[in-house]
Amino acid sequence: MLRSKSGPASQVRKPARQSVSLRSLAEHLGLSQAAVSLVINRSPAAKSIPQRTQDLIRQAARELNYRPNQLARSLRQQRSYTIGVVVPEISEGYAALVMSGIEDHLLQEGYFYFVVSHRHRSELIEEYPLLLQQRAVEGLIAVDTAFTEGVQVPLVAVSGHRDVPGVTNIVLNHSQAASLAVEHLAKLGHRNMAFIKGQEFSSDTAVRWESVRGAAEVLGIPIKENLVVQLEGESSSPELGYQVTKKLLASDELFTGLFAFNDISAIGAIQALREAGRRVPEDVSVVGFDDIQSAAFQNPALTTVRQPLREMGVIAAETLLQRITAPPNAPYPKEIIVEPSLVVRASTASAPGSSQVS
Amino acid sequence: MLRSKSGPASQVRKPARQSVSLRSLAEHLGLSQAAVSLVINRSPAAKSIPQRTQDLIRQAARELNYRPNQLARSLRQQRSYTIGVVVPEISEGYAALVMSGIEDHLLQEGYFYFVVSHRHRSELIEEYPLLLQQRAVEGLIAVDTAFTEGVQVPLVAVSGHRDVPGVTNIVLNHSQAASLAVEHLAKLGHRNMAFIKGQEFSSDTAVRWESVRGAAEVLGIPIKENLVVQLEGESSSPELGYQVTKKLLASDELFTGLFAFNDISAIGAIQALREAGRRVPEDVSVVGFDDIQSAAFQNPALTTVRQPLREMGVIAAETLLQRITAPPNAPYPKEIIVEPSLVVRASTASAPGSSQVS
DNA sequence: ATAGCATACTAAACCGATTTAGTGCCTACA
DNA sequence: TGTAGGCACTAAATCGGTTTAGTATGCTAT
Repeated sequence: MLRSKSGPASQVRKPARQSVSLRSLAEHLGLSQAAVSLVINRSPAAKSIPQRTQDLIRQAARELNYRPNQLARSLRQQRSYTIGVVVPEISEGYAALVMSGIEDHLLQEGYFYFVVSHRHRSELIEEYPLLLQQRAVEGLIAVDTAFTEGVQVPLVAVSGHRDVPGVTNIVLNHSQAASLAVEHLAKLGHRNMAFIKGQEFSSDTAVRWESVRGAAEVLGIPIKENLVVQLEGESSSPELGYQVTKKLLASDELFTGLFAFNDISAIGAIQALREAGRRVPEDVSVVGFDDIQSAAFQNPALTTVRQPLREMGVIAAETLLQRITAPPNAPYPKEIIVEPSLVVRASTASAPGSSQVS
Repeated sequence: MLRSKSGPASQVRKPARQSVSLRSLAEHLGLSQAAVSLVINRSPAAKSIPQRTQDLIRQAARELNYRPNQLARSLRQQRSYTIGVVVPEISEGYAALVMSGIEDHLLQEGYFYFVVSHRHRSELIEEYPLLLQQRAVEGLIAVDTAFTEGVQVPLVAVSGHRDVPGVTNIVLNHSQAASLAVEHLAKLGHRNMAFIKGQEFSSDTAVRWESVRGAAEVLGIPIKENLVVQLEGESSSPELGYQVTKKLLASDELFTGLFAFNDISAIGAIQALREAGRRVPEDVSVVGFDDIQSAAFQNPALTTVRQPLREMGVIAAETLLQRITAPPNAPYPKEIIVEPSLVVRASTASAPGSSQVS
């Protein structure tokens, strides 16, 4: 029984797996696939093909709406023009802003990217780089995530890694960041400062805390043991900051300034302070960190140390693409430092009873 | 001049394009690629291969750390296990939450996804679906984005499309949403309500406004022309809501309740009200829409109509995968309706001078 | 007359898998 | 003794492109 290859139009049943392939286009033109491919890709090898033929080919491609299959192309060329981005959680302001920067640059350069979020589950942190590499990504960007091994492609880390060979770290100038905040509070006359440290698992926690101690020492600000608390738990809600601030308030130690690990916890802290009858900024000044979108929308608007997150994303993407296109053994930057800035809004003011201005 | 293919180990220069391929693994085992492939994929055709050989194959695969190249696999199988997600802007709370839901389900099912954001630029809205299909995505999810044509794969739209054949719409029950808000305000004794409509380009604007009118009519609440304003501009900052609320305040018409198009504009509105000396919620009650993360972090915490964004993402992903695996001509849902809920927080209270309680 | 060269292409290998159709060999049964 | 069937595999086609090495033709220069 013969099945006609092209039945009556009314019964066509082929699933049109690929509308137009190079093969069908070449057949349509009565040329070889090679010729068509060379012309379409404007390969230098096409120089011997006369303009007239080239025009014909390009016109046919346009008319039939030919679009080369990237899978096939990637396989042959060993270039996927794809990278992988690993974040702790997409719906968090921090990662979202970095990703926005990454995307900007990547798509502009013709790359696409896969995103995966691990939510701090270590088996996923292990597995994802491998899965991404199976999908032939040409490089990885890790946001606030430390890989231990198994990465064979260029890797750029946005605040997360330290000293792993093969990794380019995009890091904030932490000591500058700490100075900005502590100095700002000090200049406003605050001498009794409380601090909220980050969670143990956060890669920024240790460095930042060291920087804060350093900055405080330089300015002659004492750090009192019972005015230092640490966030706990993996969620990213203000609740965490709220809890630890309650602890701060429970201690008898007085404070008029508070430097939080991030904006989210600062928001929770303000809530706790207010509930305890302490006004912000009249009684207590609060400084956040990151400058996420909603920092500006708070009431009072949050004074915070701004990380240029979007820009960090752009830099990460740029650096990664450079490393991808560079020869395999070319040197690469181990660290790129970006500068924080202080965004003064309404959550900080002169210390009570202080005559300091500025 | 001969270039030796495998020089001295100290000078090996091959870029190790693929650590272990099926070919090298098969050679190592002294078997054919076919045999190895069948065993590794647990294909039913491998039933005639004795257990001993299978064990050998699997062990070698593990030892050599063999991981099949997905590009090659996808090409052959015509299944990429990849989908495309198109959003207006990644760093926005709305899209980020939907994506978080999408990701949850997709990765669990072994799919990866590409994200692209178009920022309302129409040439990108046209181009991205095509580029994604070139990359062999098996389906698309459009968040708050309407495609006109050129989509040949299953498409699920999260709040954005209407009545396009081939599209499954995930939509909010808008009339219920409007009722929840208007009824809440009415029960608190508000009769003079102001409204902020969405931007012209937002796909939800028209339906929602119709629903609001309907709800108001049912409750006998008059809608006054000069208490209705419309957001303008493409940014997604509270500034937009701030501006139009200024306009509202400039009119002489009195109002004690305000229903904003989304949380972001509600936040801006509160700012404007406060600057004009109107307290929230004592003088004016404000209801937002969406329940983005920072809605709860506001001061006062925002009363809002919650869209189950994360869940909508999950449903979108589920529906899309079902459509992908269903036979080509199978029926599919044209619309899936999700229910909003009212989240009462601190930005709404009884109308001034009203004895109503709730 | 013929080598040399440019022109206009094409054949075929290749990327790294999957998958179908066989191919020998051995055993069991008629 | 012939053959049917099971076992243990393999050869080769295929997915849809890219790319290298050729080939056939015509023209020019010697």
